[in-house]
Amino acid sequence: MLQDKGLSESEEAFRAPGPALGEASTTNSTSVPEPTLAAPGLSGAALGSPPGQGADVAATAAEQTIENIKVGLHEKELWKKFHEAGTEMIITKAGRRMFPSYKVKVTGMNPKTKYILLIDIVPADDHRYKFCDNKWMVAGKAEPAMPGRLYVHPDSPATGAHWMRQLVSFQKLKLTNNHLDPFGHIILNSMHKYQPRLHIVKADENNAFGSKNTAFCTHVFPETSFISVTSYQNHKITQLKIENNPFAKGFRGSDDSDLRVARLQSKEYPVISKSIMRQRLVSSQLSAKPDVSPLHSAHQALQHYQYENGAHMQFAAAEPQDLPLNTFSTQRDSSLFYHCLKRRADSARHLDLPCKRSYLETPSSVGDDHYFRSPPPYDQQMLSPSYCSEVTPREACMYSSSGPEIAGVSAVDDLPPPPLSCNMWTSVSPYTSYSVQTMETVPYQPFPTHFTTTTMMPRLPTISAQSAQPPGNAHFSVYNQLSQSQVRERGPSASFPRERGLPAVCERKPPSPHLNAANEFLYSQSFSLTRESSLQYHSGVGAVENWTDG
DNA sequence: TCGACTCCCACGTTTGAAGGGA
DNA sequence: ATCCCTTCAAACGTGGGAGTCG
Repeated sequence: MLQDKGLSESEEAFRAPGPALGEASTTNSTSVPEPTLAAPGLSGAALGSPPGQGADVAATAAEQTIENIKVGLHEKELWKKFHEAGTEMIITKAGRRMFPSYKVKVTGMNPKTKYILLIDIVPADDHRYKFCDNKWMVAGKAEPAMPGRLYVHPDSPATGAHWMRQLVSFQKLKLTNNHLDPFGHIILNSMHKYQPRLHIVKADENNAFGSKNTAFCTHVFPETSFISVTSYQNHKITQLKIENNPFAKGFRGSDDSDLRVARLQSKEYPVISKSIMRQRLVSSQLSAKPDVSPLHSAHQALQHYQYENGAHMQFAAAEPQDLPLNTFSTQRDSSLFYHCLKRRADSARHLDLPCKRSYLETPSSVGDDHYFRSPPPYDQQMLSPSYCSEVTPREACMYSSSGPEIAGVSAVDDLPPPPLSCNMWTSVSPYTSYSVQTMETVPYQPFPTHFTTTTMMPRLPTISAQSAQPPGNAHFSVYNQLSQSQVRERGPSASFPRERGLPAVCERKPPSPHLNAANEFLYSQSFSLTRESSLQYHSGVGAVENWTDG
């Protein structure tokens, strides 16, 4: 069915111009320490196949699959070029694509197992930066993190064969600085450093979402970290973008761009842009790599993806200091940070989850509604309560996010989660009632991870404007991307419901069934973050009890 | 005053509809 | 009627410049 979707984004990647590195070059970046993939301290039992338990074959296969998955960064050399100069990504109110775009080559998947591939972008540290003297310098403490969103690959869920067949491109991912962004783009703060992360979530319809076999892994490529800007600061980056981005071809040529400007301004002489002037003024310093001050030491953390039944999935958020996310000072070997966790049954609840049904029932299709709310950045997630929403299969949701208030709080696990207030996005019918329930957060225990059960969560309606939410509440949302043209057509009220001071109930186009399935899968999860010892990668086991398959 | 940001511009690329021919 | 190919216009993505804002 995936073949019927026409040109997928991953297929587009093959057509995309630009230097494409061979498989061999990307293989290095995968460099997942395979021998250690079994996760230090993680026994076979922890992986969900304890001897004597009669673990089914599917479970074993799933575990092997998730552990064997390798991800290679496409155009790694290009990323390195940018990284060495200090990658900057433009963020605009309307949303701007990343360049280089995030493309990966995935191998080691079970060809028949379905996976959801998604990206989130988390702060690399808690600093705000400024470009001074041709280098990035810390300019203070970071502003409150934007509501985290996830970008789910539009092909999701798809079989491993599909993902492995070709490059997986996230080139349509867009970044914005609009806090009220109605398009589902990933919201970032300007002049902050971020680290994209790739998550691969197993979504095998044989056992349905949330089954005991569900697992996921996280891949981080340090060279993809960047500083978000509203206009390029480093002329080196500008030139790299112009040279490598086909959309910027109009600016190519050493003098053409200036000459073009001159023509535009009806001048007979080239106009030296500010960036070029700045570049020339500091050209003598260019040989020296930008040196970012030592980054703030934060704690490596885990994000707990929790299912409705309380089981956890945990995404490891590497501490910048521990992981080479701070990449502007030295050209480090881009080791891959790999986090692999699984869930297994550990409780006795029996749930008939709508998400499972919808996933199994909905056909495959491609939609652009692939933005999800991602977990809040590292330490801000520590106090995040978990919740789920009462969403129907066709309802796109955006949850409120955790806010700055929770950042840096240490005794997170002992604090009750704050109340949650939600509004919702809906494409079919608006919710008439909200159900809010808090969920106890289970303290993270140092690796080897283990999953703990929590209270069952009802599904919550979702909110469209995070700003209306008390910070520190819900911290995971699913967002169906609405095309900008659609928003334009629907007018500003639909685009910015919060500006009208309304509960932000917006009409949205019906999400694709595929994405709905993915949404539901992710709806049922929530994120929280707890402290974790410094680890570059690890795997764990999630406990989900009494999932009913089929 | 200054830096960050927004808006608009022109250019190039991408996309998909429309049309024609086999 | 179907398929394939070409053409072309609209949409989209891009960095730069001017203006705005705090």
